This record gives sequence, C-alpha cells and structure tokens, in this order.
Amino acid sequence: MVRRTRFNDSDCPVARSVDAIGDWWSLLIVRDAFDGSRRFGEFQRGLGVAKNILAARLRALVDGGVLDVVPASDGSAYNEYVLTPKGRDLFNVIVALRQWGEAHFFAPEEPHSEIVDRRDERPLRALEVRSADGRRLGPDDAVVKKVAPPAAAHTPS
Amino acid sequence: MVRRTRFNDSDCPVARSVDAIGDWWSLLIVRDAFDGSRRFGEFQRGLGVAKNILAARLRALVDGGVLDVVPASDGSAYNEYVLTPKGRDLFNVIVALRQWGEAHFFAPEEPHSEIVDRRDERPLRALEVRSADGRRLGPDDAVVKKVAPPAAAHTPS
DNA sequence: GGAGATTGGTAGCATGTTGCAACTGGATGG
DNA sequence: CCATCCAGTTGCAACATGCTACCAATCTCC
Repeated sequence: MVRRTRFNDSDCPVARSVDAIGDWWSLLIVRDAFDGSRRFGEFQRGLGVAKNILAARLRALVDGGVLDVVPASDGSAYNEYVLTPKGRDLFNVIVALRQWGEAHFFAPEEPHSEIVDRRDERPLRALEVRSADGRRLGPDDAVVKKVAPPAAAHTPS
Repeated sequence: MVRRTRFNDSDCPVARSVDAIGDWWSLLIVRDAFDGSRRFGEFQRGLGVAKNILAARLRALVDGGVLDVVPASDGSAYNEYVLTPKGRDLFNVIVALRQWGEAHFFAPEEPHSEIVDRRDERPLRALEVRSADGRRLGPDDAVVKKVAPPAAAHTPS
C-alpha cells in the first residue's frame, strides 16, 4: 500500500511531498488537525468523508510520519491523532494554499473562514519567498538546480 | 467535468484551492510550468504521465484559470500553455511543498533538485508565516475564524 | 511538394480507487 | 444489562486512472 514513486521524477522534493501526503483528503485532514481536530469522529464530521476513506488516510498519514496515534487525552480509552513535528512543518503549505484560495476564489463580500493571528485576531501577512540575503523573489527570480551528492561514493569511474 | 465542491466544506479556502488544482498531477504540471515547460510534449516528457491524463489536466487547469493557451511562441502552429497571474500565485505553494520535501525526504548527501536564487545560485530562505505586524507565527499562534459578509444583504430577519 | 517524422491529441479497455451502506465490536452510561 | 456512541472494517457498485493503440494535423527535409 505504500506505493513507491507514484511519479517518475522522485528526486524532486515537490514530487516526494506530494507522494507523501497522498491525496487531497489527507491534506484536509492535516488542515483540520491544525485546527484542533484530534479524534476520528471529529475528522469525520469536519470533512464529511466516508469512514473507510478516512481510516485509510489516517493510517497512511501515520505511516508517513505526519500524524501520531496517541492513546488518550481525556481519559477515555480511544485514540487520538496528533501532528508530528514533520506534520507541523506542513503549516507553510496549508497557509500558502489558504492564502491562494482567499485571493482567488472568494468574492470580497463572500463569507469564508480566515486564518488570523491568535493574539490580535488580525489576518496574517502574505507569505513571501525570499533569497538568502532577504530580497523578495518572484517566480522568475528562482531556478531549479540539480544538486549532486557533494562528496559521496558514487559509481566508480 | 467541472465537479463542484468535491469537498463539503467549500467555504474553506484550502478546500477551494485543493478543488481548483484538481489533483497532484496538476500541481506537478504547474511546477514544470514554473520551471519553463510550455509545450504539451515538454510536460509529457517531464512528468512521464499518460497523454490522455495530461490532456485532461491541462484542460482543467486552463478551465480553472491557472494556465492559458497561447497560440505560439517560436513560429510553429502549435499551442503553448503558460501560467496566468493566478497560476503564478501558486509559487508560494510550490515553494512550501518543495521546502517541506527537502527538509524531510532527503538524506543530507542524497542528490536532489533544489530551488535557488537565480542571481547568486544560493538556496532560498525558508518561508515564514508572519503576523500583520511582522512577528513569526507557528501553527499554534494562528486560529481560523469564520468571517461573515461585512455589510451584505443576508437573509432578512 | 511528397515521405516520413513529430506534435498533440482521442478511443478502448483493464485495473485500481472511491465512496456508500451495512455490519462489527468494544466503550459508556443509565 | 440494555441502548447508544465511537471507531472502525467489509462488500460491492461506480467511477477514475492509466496503458496502448490509433489518428489527424503539422513540420522537416530533400
């Protein structure tokens, strides 16, 4: 079930990320986890997904190290699913998707959920791609470079 | 084919984004578009995807306003697919996914492609979520708030 | 300007995945 | 202990995916 390399260019980090997340439901599970969901039923109600699908995705996310199963939290004998540090690192991805959606899929007066600073309830600043020395970069200012293993034992010549 | 609201919580921008992109192939198409691919054959070779799948995804991305079909560029009578401004706004999403993949799916000496500043070829700074006044925010510092239409004509009381 | 390669698809078909609904079985509560 | 909820699993039908073959238009080259 852990299908390796669904995509052929698996040396691209984007492809690996995409492969690790699995599918969009999984990403929405992660979104709900950021939003406080922990229990199977919470995810199920929040997403409206079929239970077998949810169970499979949760298992995949646990296998992939994005979620952890912890035994309890409120005294009951059930399990909870919590984000691992790796899963918490998806925060940027979720925020980026959220900001893209907010910018392009909602009329100004349309109701929508919004992510805000917990402290002052103001909306977040838009994410910015920056160079190592802090300049803002747009899509044309960055290129993808192949990085070879720096000093590893590759195939002998 | 333009299935509306695959997910039930379509007032969440993340869900709408996810729905608009369609599937992971589409995101990799966008990635390759950022990387300079423009022609059908380029995408096909770059991704190794079946042609019918690619054709369907390109059509969906064009319908969704992420790509545009422009008649030519090198004199030939074929088409090219270029990112719209909306598509270019996915840059943050791609970079976020790429950085997550780089951070978690590669051994230090493993070869991988890397996104670098075009000017000095140095790797980019990690994306940072910031509040309106510039504080760095982690997953626990942000909450999702429902935003109602500010002064719209809602259902009369 | 015709032969053959290239580009950009479509069509058919096998297989895999999704998702609904029904079922299970342990916890919980009264 | 009986009813109910929680957390899944199982069966099955429908749909989507992806491979291969095919096809038409375009380009290349002589």
